[in-house]
Amino acid sequence: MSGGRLPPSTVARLPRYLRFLEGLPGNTGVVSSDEIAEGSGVTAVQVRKDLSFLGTIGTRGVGYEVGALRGVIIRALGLEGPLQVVIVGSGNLGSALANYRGFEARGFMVHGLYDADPERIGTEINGTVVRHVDGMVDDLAERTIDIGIVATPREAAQSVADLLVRAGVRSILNFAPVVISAPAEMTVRQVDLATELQILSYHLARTR
Amino acid sequence: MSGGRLPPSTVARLPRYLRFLEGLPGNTGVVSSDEIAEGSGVTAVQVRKDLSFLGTIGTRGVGYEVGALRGVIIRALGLEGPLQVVIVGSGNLGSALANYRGFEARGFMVHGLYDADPERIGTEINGTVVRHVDGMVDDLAERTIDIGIVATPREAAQSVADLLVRAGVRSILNFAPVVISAPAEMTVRQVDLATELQILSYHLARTR
DNA sequence: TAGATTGTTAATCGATTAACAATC
DNA sequence: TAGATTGTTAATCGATTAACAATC
Repeated sequence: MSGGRLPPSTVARLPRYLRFLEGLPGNTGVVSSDEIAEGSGVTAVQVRKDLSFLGTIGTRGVGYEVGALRGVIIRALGLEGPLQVVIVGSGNLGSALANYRGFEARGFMVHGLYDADPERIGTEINGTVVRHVDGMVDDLAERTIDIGIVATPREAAQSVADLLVRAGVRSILNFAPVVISAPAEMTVRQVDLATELQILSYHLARTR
Repeated sequence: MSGGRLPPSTVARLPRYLRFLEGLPGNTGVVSSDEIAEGSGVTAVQVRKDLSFLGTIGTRGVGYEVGALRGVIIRALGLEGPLQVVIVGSGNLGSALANYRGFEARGFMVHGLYDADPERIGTEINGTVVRHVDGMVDDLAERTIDIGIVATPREAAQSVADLLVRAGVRSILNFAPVVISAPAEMTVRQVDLATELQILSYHLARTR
Protein backbone atom coordinates (compact mmCIF):
# COMPACT_ATOMS: atom_id res chain seq x y z
CA MET A 1 0.00 0.00 0.00
CA SER A 2 2.82 2.36 -0.86
CA GLY A 3 2.76 5.39 -3.13
CA GLY A 4 0.19 7.54 -1.39
CA ARG A 5 1.06 10.93 0.00
CA LEU A 6 2.28 10.80 3.56
CA PRO A 7 1.27 13.27 6.26
CA PRO A 8 4.02 15.88 6.72
CA SER A 9 4.42 14.95 10.36
CA THR A 10 5.06 11.35 9.35
CA VAL A 11 7.61 12.40 6.74
CA ALA A 12 9.43 14.40 9.41
CA ARG A 13 9.66 11.38 11.70
CA LEU A 14 10.70 8.72 9.19
CA PRO A 15 14.31 9.97 9.08
CA ARG A 16 14.50 9.58 12.84
CA TYR A 17 13.36 6.00 12.64
CA LEU A 18 15.88 5.39 9.90
CA ARG A 19 18.65 6.94 11.96
CA PHE A 20 17.78 4.63 14.83
CA LEU A 21 17.73 1.58 12.59
CA GLU A 22 21.11 2.50 11.12
CA GLY A 23 22.52 2.74 14.61
CA LEU A 24 21.65 -0.89 15.27
CA PRO A 25 24.41 -3.46 15.02
CA GLY A 26 23.91 -5.36 11.81
CA ASN A 27 20.98 -5.25 9.51
CA THR A 28 19.15 -8.33 10.68
CA GLY A 29 16.78 -9.35 13.42
CA VAL A 30 13.57 -7.81 14.54
CA VAL A 31 12.65 -4.61 16.36
CA SER A 32 9.40 -3.73 18.06
CA SER A 33 7.61 -0.41 17.78
CA ASP A 34 8.49 0.05 21.45
CA GLU A 35 12.20 -0.14 20.71
CA ILE A 36 11.95 2.16 17.72
CA ALA A 37 9.93 4.59 19.82
CA GLU A 38 12.51 4.63 22.58
CA GLY A 39 15.36 5.16 20.16
CA SER A 40 13.57 7.89 18.26
CA GLY A 41 11.99 9.85 21.07
CA VAL A 42 8.37 9.32 20.08
CA THR A 43 5.58 7.02 21.27
CA ALA A 44 5.16 3.43 20.11
CA VAL A 45 1.65 4.13 18.86
CA GLN A 46 3.00 6.97 16.79
CA VAL A 47 5.62 4.67 15.29
CA ARG A 48 3.05 2.03 14.36
CA LYS A 49 0.70 4.60 12.90
CA ASP A 50 3.48 6.16 10.81
CA LEU A 51 4.76 2.82 9.57
CA SER A 52 1.26 1.66 8.70
CA PHE A 53 1.18 4.40 6.05
CA LEU A 54 4.04 2.57 4.33
CA GLY A 55 2.09 -0.65 4.08
CA THR A 56 1.73 -3.74 6.17
CA ILE A 57 5.35 -4.24 6.97
CA GLY A 58 5.44 -5.70 10.45
CA THR A 59 4.42 -9.06 11.82
CA ARG A 60 1.87 -9.12 14.58
CA GLY A 61 3.15 -10.60 17.77
CA VAL A 62 6.71 -10.31 16.49
CA GLY A 63 7.76 -6.88 15.28
CA TYR A 64 9.50 -5.39 12.25
CA GLU A 65 12.34 -7.05 10.38
CA VAL A 66 15.19 -4.54 10.55
CA GLY A 67 16.57 -4.86 7.04
CA ALA A 68 13.15 -4.86 5.40
CA LEU A 69 12.00 -1.88 7.41
CA ARG A 70 15.08 0.10 6.50
CA GLY A 71 14.43 -0.64 2.85
CA VAL A 72 10.82 0.46 3.09
CA ILE A 73 11.71 3.75 4.76
CA ILE A 74 14.54 4.42 2.33
CA ARG A 75 12.18 3.88 -0.56
CA ALA A 76 9.45 5.99 1.00
CA LEU A 77 11.87 8.89 1.39
CA GLY A 78 13.28 8.49 -2.10
CA LEU A 79 16.76 7.75 -0.79
CA GLU A 80 17.61 4.82 -3.05
CA GLY A 81 20.05 6.66 -5.26
CA PRO A 82 22.65 9.23 -4.30
CA LEU A 83 21.39 12.81 -4.16
CA GLN A 84 23.57 15.53 -5.62
CA VAL A 85 24.22 18.51 -3.40
CA VAL A 86 25.93 21.86 -3.85
CA ILE A 87 26.82 24.17 -1.01
CA VAL A 88 26.97 27.92 -1.48
CA GLY A 89 28.99 29.74 1.14
CA SER A 90 32.30 28.39 2.36
CA GLY A 91 32.48 30.25 5.66
CA ASN A 92 32.37 28.48 8.96
CA LEU A 93 29.01 26.90 8.41
CA GLY A 94 29.62 25.98 4.77
CA SER A 95 32.93 24.39 5.71
CA ALA A 96 31.30 22.49 8.54
CA LEU A 97 28.72 21.17 6.11
CA ALA A 98 31.32 20.28 3.49
CA ASN A 99 33.24 18.36 6.13
CA TYR A 100 30.19 16.64 7.53
CA ARG A 101 30.85 12.92 7.41
CA GLY A 102 27.18 12.07 7.63
CA PHE A 103 26.74 13.21 4.04
CA GLU A 104 28.32 10.34 2.17
CA ALA A 105 27.20 7.90 4.81
CA ARG A 106 23.61 8.79 4.00
CA GLY A 107 23.89 8.96 0.25
CA PHE A 108 24.38 12.67 -0.33
CA MET A 109 27.20 13.67 -2.68
CA VAL A 110 28.68 17.14 -2.34
CA HIS A 111 29.11 18.10 -5.92
CA GLY A 112 30.28 21.66 -5.64
CA LEU A 113 31.20 24.33 -3.17
CA TYR A 114 30.74 27.98 -4.10
CA ASP A 115 31.60 31.33 -2.63
CA ALA A 116 31.84 34.97 -3.65
CA ASP A 117 34.92 35.85 -1.60
CA PRO A 118 38.02 35.93 -3.88
CA GLU A 119 40.20 34.81 -0.98
CA ARG A 120 38.34 31.56 -0.69
CA ILE A 121 38.12 30.68 -4.38
CA GLY A 122 40.50 27.86 -5.17
CA THR A 123 40.90 26.66 -1.62
CA GLU A 124 40.00 23.06 -1.01
CA ILE A 125 37.63 21.78 1.62
CA ASN A 126 37.35 18.06 2.20
CA GLY A 127 38.53 17.37 -1.33
CA THR A 128 36.25 19.86 -3.06
CA VAL A 129 37.65 23.05 -4.57
CA VAL A 130 35.75 26.24 -3.84
CA ARG A 131 34.62 27.91 -7.05
CA HIS A 132 33.16 31.33 -7.73
CA VAL A 133 29.41 31.52 -7.46
CA ASP A 134 29.31 33.62 -10.64
CA GLY A 135 30.23 30.50 -12.59
CA MET A 136 27.75 28.25 -10.86
CA VAL A 137 24.94 28.36 -13.39
CA ASP A 138 27.36 27.43 -16.19
CA ASP A 139 29.08 24.79 -14.09
CA LEU A 140 25.81 23.07 -13.39
CA ALA A 141 24.35 23.33 -16.87
CA GLU A 142 25.05 19.67 -17.59
CA ARG A 143 24.20 18.27 -14.19
CA THR A 144 21.08 17.72 -12.20
CA ILE A 145 21.60 18.97 -8.69
CA ASP A 146 18.95 17.84 -6.26
CA ILE A 147 19.65 20.07 -3.28
CA GLY A 148 21.28 23.47 -3.00
CA ILE A 149 22.38 24.44 0.48
CA VAL A 150 22.49 28.16 1.21
CA ALA A 151 25.10 28.88 3.88
CA THR A 152 25.71 32.54 3.09
CA PRO A 153 25.11 35.70 5.07
CA ARG A 154 21.55 36.87 5.14
CA GLU A 155 22.10 39.60 2.54
CA ALA A 156 23.26 37.18 -0.14
CA ALA A 157 20.71 34.46 0.45
CA GLN A 158 17.98 35.54 -1.94
CA SER A 159 20.30 36.22 -4.87
CA VAL A 160 22.02 32.90 -4.30
CA ALA A 161 18.64 31.20 -4.24
CA ASP A 162 17.81 32.87 -7.55
CA LEU A 163 21.03 31.50 -9.03
CA LEU A 164 20.24 28.03 -7.74
CA VAL A 165 16.85 28.23 -9.43
CA ARG A 166 18.48 29.33 -12.69
CA ALA A 167 20.94 26.47 -12.37
CA GLY A 168 18.03 24.05 -12.28
CA VAL A 169 18.56 22.96 -8.70
CA ARG A 170 15.45 21.25 -7.49
CA SER A 171 15.23 22.12 -3.79
CA ILE A 172 16.88 24.38 -1.26
CA LEU A 173 17.98 24.03 2.33
CA ASN A 174 18.46 27.53 3.66
CA PHE A 175 20.59 28.28 6.72
CA ALA A 176 20.49 32.05 6.28
CA PRO A 177 18.16 33.81 8.70
CA VAL A 178 15.80 35.18 6.09
CA VAL A 179 12.81 33.85 4.19
CA ILE A 180 13.77 33.18 0.61
CA SER A 181 11.27 32.99 -2.18
CA ALA A 182 11.41 30.48 -4.98
CA PRO A 183 9.02 29.04 -7.56
CA ALA A 184 6.18 27.11 -5.99
CA GLU A 185 7.29 23.77 -7.42
CA MET A 186 10.55 23.95 -5.50
CA THR A 187 10.75 22.71 -1.95
CA VAL A 188 12.51 25.10 0.37
CA ARG A 189 13.33 24.29 3.96
CA GLN A 190 14.91 26.56 6.47
CA VAL A 191 17.09 25.85 9.48
CA ASP A 192 17.62 28.82 11.73
CA LEU A 193 19.90 28.54 14.72
CA ALA A 194 18.63 31.70 16.41
CA THR A 195 15.07 30.46 16.12
CA GLU A 196 15.98 27.24 17.89
CA LEU A 197 17.67 29.11 20.71
CA GLN A 198 14.73 31.47 21.05
CA ILE A 199 12.31 28.57 21.34
CA LEU A 200 14.48 27.19 24.14
CA SER A 201 14.38 30.62 25.72
CA TYR A 202 10.60 30.53 25.85
CA HIS A 203 10.64 27.26 27.74
CA LEU A 204 13.36 28.48 30.07
CA ALA A 205 11.30 31.53 30.93
CA ARG A 206 8.37 29.35 31.96
CA THR A 207 10.42 26.87 33.93
CA ARG A 208 11.66 29.04 36.73
CA MET B 1 -3.44 39.34 28.37
CA SER B 2 0.08 38.00 28.62
CA GLY B 3 1.38 35.17 30.79
CA GLY B 4 -0.69 32.30 29.48
CA ARG B 5 0.88 29.31 27.85
CA LEU B 6 1.28 29.68 24.12
CA PRO B 7 0.59 26.93 21.59
CA PRO B 8 3.88 25.32 20.51
CA SER B 9 3.23 26.20 16.89
CA THR B 10 2.90 29.84 17.87
CA VAL B 11 6.11 29.73 19.89
CA ALA B 12 7.89 28.33 16.87
CA ARG B 13 6.71 31.20 14.67
CA LEU B 14 7.33 34.13 17.00
CA PRO B 15 11.10 34.08 16.36
CA ARG B 16 10.40 34.39 12.65
CA TYR B 17 8.26 37.44 13.18
CA LEU B 18 10.95 38.90 15.40
CA ARG B 19 13.59 38.22 12.78
CA PHE B 20 11.51 40.04 10.21
CA LEU B 21 10.94 43.01 12.52
CA GLU B 22 14.65 43.24 13.27
CA GLY B 23 15.37 43.34 9.57
CA LEU B 24 13.28 46.48 9.19
CA PRO B 25 15.10 49.80 8.97
CA GLY B 26 14.64 51.56 12.26
CA ASN B 27 12.42 50.61 15.12
CA THR B 28 9.51 52.91 14.42
CA GLY B 29 6.45 53.05 12.21
CA VAL B 30 3.73 50.53 11.71
CA VAL B 31 3.53 47.14 10.01
CA SER B 32 0.46 45.22 8.97
CA SER B 33 -0.11 41.52 9.49
CA ASP B 34 0.14 41.24 5.71
CA GLU B 35 3.67 42.61 5.70
CA ILE B 36 4.75 40.44 8.61
CA ALA B 37 3.24 37.44 6.88
CA GLU B 38 5.08 38.12 3.65
CA GLY B 39 8.38 38.60 5.45
CA SER B 40 7.97 35.51 7.58
CA GLY B 41 6.56 33.06 5.08
CA VAL B 42 3.22 32.46 6.77
CA THR B 43 -0.33 33.71 6.22
CA ALA B 44 -1.62 37.02 7.57
CA VAL B 45 -4.43 35.29 9.46
CA GLN B 46 -1.87 33.11 11.13
CA VAL B 47 0.13 36.16 12.16
CA ARG B 48 -2.89 37.88 13.67
CA LYS B 49 -3.97 34.76 15.48
CA ASP B 50 -0.50 34.22 16.92
CA LEU B 51 -0.11 37.84 17.99
CA SER B 52 -3.55 37.87 19.57
CA PHE B 53 -2.24 35.33 22.10
CA LEU B 54 0.17 38.01 23.28
CA GLY B 55 -2.61 40.47 24.02
CA THR B 56 -4.33 43.25 22.12
CA ILE B 57 -1.26 44.81 20.65
CA GLY B 58 -2.34 46.10 17.27
CA THR B 59 -4.63 48.92 16.24
CA ARG B 60 -7.59 48.08 14.04
CA GLY B 61 -7.46 49.78 10.71
CA VAL B 62 -3.83 50.68 11.26
CA GLY B 63 -1.52 47.78 12.12
CA TYR B 64 1.17 47.03 14.68
CA GLU B 65 3.64 49.57 16.01
CA VAL B 66 7.05 48.07 15.20
CA GLY B 67 8.92 48.94 18.39
CA ALA B 68 6.08 47.92 20.67
CA LEU B 69 5.55 44.66 18.82
CA ARG B 70 9.22 43.78 19.06
CA GLY B 71 9.09 44.39 22.77
CA VAL B 72 6.05 42.21 23.24
CA ILE B 73 7.57 39.30 21.31
CA ILE B 74 10.89 39.65 23.12
CA ARG B 75 9.10 39.50 26.43
CA ALA B 76 6.92 36.59 25.38
CA LEU B 77 10.00 34.59 24.42
CA GLY B 78 11.89 35.52 27.58
CA LEU B 79 14.62 37.28 25.62
CA GLU B 80 14.93 40.42 27.76
CA GLY B 81 18.21 39.49 29.39
CA PRO B 82 21.24 37.84 27.85
CA LEU B 83 21.17 34.04 27.84
CA GLN B 84 24.33 32.19 28.78
CA VAL B 85 25.45 29.49 26.35
CA VAL B 86 28.18 26.87 26.37
CA ILE B 87 29.18 24.88 23.34
CA VAL B 88 30.58 21.37 23.65
CA GLY B 89 32.52 20.19 20.63
CA SER B 90 34.94 22.48 18.82
CA GLY B 91 35.03 20.66 15.51
CA ASN B 92 33.72 22.20 12.35
CA LEU B 93 30.21 22.67 13.59
CA GLY B 94 31.21 23.85 17.07
CA SER B 95 33.60 26.36 15.53
CA ALA B 96 30.95 27.57 13.16
CA LEU B 97 28.61 28.10 16.07
CA ALA B 98 31.26 29.84 18.16
CA ASN B 99 31.93 32.18 15.26
CA TYR B 100 28.27 32.80 14.52
CA ARG B 101 27.75 36.55 14.64
CA GLY B 102 24.03 36.23 15.17
CA PHE B 103 24.68 35.09 18.73
CA GLU B 104 25.63 38.36 20.36
CA ALA B 105 23.28 40.24 18.06
CA ARG B 106 20.41 38.30 19.54
CA GLY B 107 21.45 38.33 23.16
CA PHE B 108 23.17 34.99 23.50
CA MET B 109 26.56 35.00 25.23
CA VAL B 110 28.95 32.16 24.50
CA HIS B 111 30.37 31.50 27.89
CA GLY B 112 32.51 28.49 27.28
CA LEU B 113 33.73 26.16 24.60
CA TYR B 114 34.62 22.59 25.48
CA ASP B 115 36.19 19.63 23.77
CA ALA B 116 37.76 16.28 24.61
CA ASP B 117 40.49 16.35 21.96
CA PRO B 118 43.84 17.31 23.59
CA GLU B 119 44.95 18.97 20.36
CA ARG B 120 42.15 21.46 20.54
CA ILE B 121 42.39 22.34 24.23
CA GLY B 122 43.88 25.80 24.62
CA THR B 123 43.18 26.95 21.10
CA GLU B 124 41.09 30.07 20.78
CA ILE B 125 37.96 30.45 18.70
CA ASN B 126 36.42 33.86 18.31
CA GLY B 127 37.99 35.01 21.55
CA THR B 128 36.99 32.00 23.61
CA VAL B 129 39.59 29.45 24.73
CA VAL B 130 38.68 25.80 24.28
CA ARG B 131 38.78 23.97 27.60
CA HIS B 132 38.64 20.29 28.44
CA VAL B 133 35.17 18.92 28.92
CA ASP B 134 36.35 17.00 31.99
CA GLY B 135 36.62 20.32 33.81
CA MET B 136 33.27 21.62 32.68
CA VAL B 137 31.19 20.70 35.71
CA ASP B 138 33.70 22.43 38.00
CA ASP B 139 34.04 25.42 35.69
CA LEU B 140 30.34 26.00 35.71
CA ALA B 141 29.74 25.39 39.41
CA GLU B 142 29.39 29.10 40.07
CA ARG B 143 27.49 30.07 36.97
CA THR B 144 24.02 29.54 35.65
CA ILE B 145 24.19 28.42 32.06
CA ASP B 146 20.91 28.57 30.23
CA ILE B 147 21.68 26.59 27.11
CA GLY B 148 24.20 23.85 26.39
CA ILE B 149 24.86 23.17 22.75
CA VAL B 150 25.98 19.65 21.88
CA ALA B 151 28.10 19.70 18.74
CA THR B 152 29.97 16.45 19.27
CA PRO B 153 30.02 13.19 17.35
CA ARG B 154 27.07 10.95 17.95
CA GLU B 155 28.95 8.64 20.31
CA ALA B 156 29.82 11.39 22.77
CA ALA B 157 26.46 13.14 22.78
CA GLN B 158 24.74 11.34 25.65
CA SER B 159 27.68 11.52 28.03
CA VAL B 160 28.12 15.20 27.23
CA ALA B 161 24.44 15.74 27.90
CA ASP B 162 24.85 14.00 31.26
CA LEU B 163 27.68 16.36 32.11
CA LEU B 164 25.60 19.37 31.12
CA VAL B 165 22.86 18.17 33.42
CA ARG B 166 25.34 17.73 36.27
CA ALA B 167 26.68 21.22 35.56
CA GLY B 168 23.20 22.58 36.13
CA VAL B 169 22.65 23.69 32.54
CA ARG B 170 18.97 24.29 32.02
CA SER B 171 18.33 23.28 28.41
CA ILE B 172 20.07 21.56 25.53
CA LEU B 173 20.27 22.11 21.81
CA ASN B 174 21.55 18.90 20.30
CA PHE B 175 23.17 18.75 16.87
CA ALA B 176 24.35 15.16 17.19
CA PRO B 177 22.27 12.68 15.21
CA VAL B 178 21.02 10.73 18.20
CA VAL B 179 18.20 11.12 20.69
CA ILE B 180 19.59 12.17 24.04
CA SER B 181 17.74 11.66 27.28
CA ALA B 182 17.64 14.17 30.06
CA PRO B 183 15.48 14.86 33.11
CA ALA B 184 11.91 15.76 32.19
CA GLU B 185 12.18 19.31 33.49
CA MET B 186 14.88 20.11 30.94
CA THR B 187 13.98 21.23 27.46
CA VAL B 188 15.92 19.44 24.77
CA ARG B 189 15.71 20.35 21.12
CA GLN B 190 17.41 18.62 18.27
CA VAL B 191 18.61 19.87 14.92
CA ASP B 192 19.60 17.16 12.50
CA LEU B 193 21.06 18.03 9.14
CA ALA B 194 20.53 14.60 7.63
CA THR B 195 16.88 14.66 8.64
CA GLU B 196 16.38 17.95 6.84
CA LEU B 197 17.98 16.61 3.69
CA GLN B 198 15.92 13.44 3.85
CA ILE B 199 12.70 15.42 4.13
CA LEU B 200 13.74 17.32 1.02
CA SER B 201 14.42 13.97 -0.62
CA TYR B 202 10.85 12.88 0.00
CA HIS B 203 9.49 15.93 -1.75
CA LEU B 204 11.94 15.54 -4.62
CA ALA B 205 10.81 11.99 -5.16
CA ARG B 206 7.19 13.11 -5.49
CA THR B 207 7.95 16.03 -7.77
CA ARG B 208 9.20 14.25 -10.80
C1' DT C 1 -18.97 57.67 5.92
C1' DA C 2 -15.76 54.47 3.44
C1' DG C 3 -11.71 51.91 3.61
C1' DA C 4 -8.41 49.42 6.12
C1' DT C 5 -7.09 46.20 9.22
C1' DT C 6 -7.22 43.89 13.76
C1' DG C 7 -9.16 40.44 16.87
C1' DT C 8 -12.47 36.90 17.94
C1' DT C 9 -15.64 33.17 17.32
C1' DA C 10 -16.96 29.25 14.83
C1' DA C 11 -15.94 25.78 11.35
C1' DT C 12 -12.79 22.83 9.30
C1' DC C 13 -9.02 20.19 8.97
C1' DG C 14 -5.27 17.27 10.40
C1' DA C 15 -2.63 14.90 13.91
C1' DT C 16 -2.42 12.28 18.02
C1' DT C 17 -4.17 9.07 21.18
C1' DA C 18 -7.20 5.35 22.81
C1' DA C 19 -9.36 1.17 22.21
C1' DC C 20 -9.38 -3.06 20.36
C1' DA C 21 -9.42 -6.53 16.81
C1' DA C 22 -6.16 -9.35 14.22
C1' DT C 23 -2.74 -12.67 14.23
C1' DC C 24 1.90 -14.41 14.98
C1' DT D 1 -4.01 -21.66 24.33
C1' DA D 2 -1.59 -17.52 26.31
C1' DG D 3 1.31 -13.75 25.46
C1' DA D 4 3.07 -10.43 22.47
C1' DT D 5 2.68 -7.07 19.29
C1' DT D 6 0.93 -5.02 14.92
C1' DG D 7 -2.57 -2.49 12.38
C1' DT D 8 -6.98 -0.20 12.10
C1' DT D 9 -10.97 2.32 13.48
C1' DA D 10 -12.94 5.72 16.30
C1' DA D 11 -12.40 9.47 19.62
C1' DT D 12 -10.02 13.31 21.08
C1' DC D 13 -7.30 17.03 20.74
C1' DG D 14 -5.02 20.96 18.71
C1' DA D 15 -4.01 23.89 14.81
C1' DT D 16 -5.48 26.31 10.84
C1' DT D 17 -8.74 28.70 8.21
C1' DA D 18 -13.07 31.21 7.34
C1' DA D 19 -16.26 34.51 8.49
C1' DC D 20 -17.24 38.59 10.42
C1' DA D 21 -17.66 41.97 14.05
C1' DA D 22 -15.01 45.78 16.01
C1' DT D 23 -12.87 50.00 15.41
C1' DC D 24 -9.32 53.10 13.81
